[in-house]
Amino acid sequence: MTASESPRLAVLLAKLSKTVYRKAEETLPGMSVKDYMALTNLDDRGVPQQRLAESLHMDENNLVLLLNALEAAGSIARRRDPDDRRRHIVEITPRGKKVRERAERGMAKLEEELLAGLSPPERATLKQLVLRVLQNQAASARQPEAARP
Amino acid sequence: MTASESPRLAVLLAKLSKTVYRKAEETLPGMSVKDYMALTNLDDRGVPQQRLAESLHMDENNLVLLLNALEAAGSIARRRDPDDRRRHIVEITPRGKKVRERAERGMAKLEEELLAGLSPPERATLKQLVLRVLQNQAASARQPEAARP
DNA sequence: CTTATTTCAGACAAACTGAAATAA
DNA sequence: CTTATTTCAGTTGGTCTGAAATAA
Repeated sequence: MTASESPRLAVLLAKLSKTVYRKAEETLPGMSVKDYMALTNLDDRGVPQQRLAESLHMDENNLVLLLNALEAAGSIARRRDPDDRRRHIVEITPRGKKVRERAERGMAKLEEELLAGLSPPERATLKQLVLRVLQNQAASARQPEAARP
Repeated sequence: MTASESPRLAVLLAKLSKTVYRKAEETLPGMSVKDYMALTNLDDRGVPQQRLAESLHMDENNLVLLLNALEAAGSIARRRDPDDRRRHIVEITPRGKKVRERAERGMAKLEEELLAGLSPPERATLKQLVLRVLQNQAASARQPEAARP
């Protein structure tokens, strides 16, 4: 290490996230990380396309192209929302579920490699803490700023 | 949440890293996150350019352009290594240090916001665990695979 | 008529590929 | 002559802007 101070969490996260992303691209069978993320955010009931964009922290315009590819591959289907026919409901197909299951096995293996140096309780702690930070961020985004008197 | 299983750490990290990156881009005064990362990996003694690329997990070719911009802005300087004149030694200038200090204050504020929901010991634990995962990854990258009998 | 949602086309910036220049 | 390091030009894949289409 060259800097004398302890590195910022943001720097650590950036580096870790980059290596994880690359390993995931190598590991996943015939799909991108974004494909995988999209599939893991879908269920049988279907999700409005805009809501999917939010939960993926992704631009709606980009999501269109991603979904086009997934639909062409037969992993998802889009149908109109009967209650508001402007909306598209995105749902995962049986074929998409199989694709997702295979991806899930690859990602489990990757996670195992990644956390090889941590004990089971340490792994649980890490996940919990990351999850809490994310939830706090989501909460403060919904409720942007405390009013100042 | 739509999926029934607990989300993969890779997914959590991807989301967290993205939000942190965006917030950092907004927060940093007149510089990119990559600029900041580069400056935090430099010291007075200077660092060989290739070593800098490694520690940033960045392509050497891309680093050239990043350093060109930082050099034009007067934040870094490149000089030949006397021992091996193929190498460039990258060092931070006094001006670069001031830029880095301002950035450091912005990043400290961001980290404070990010970790607002965690107690001081929890923050320390999170940092430690992330750091250990990174170090394990670096170690296993240096020593790629156990030979199989 | 205005607004919401999805879709696409064009623009823009970021990363990778390949090759040239310099030095060992 | 081959290899290492840095540099740049060209290409490619990813993200953003703006506008059109459909429905409320």
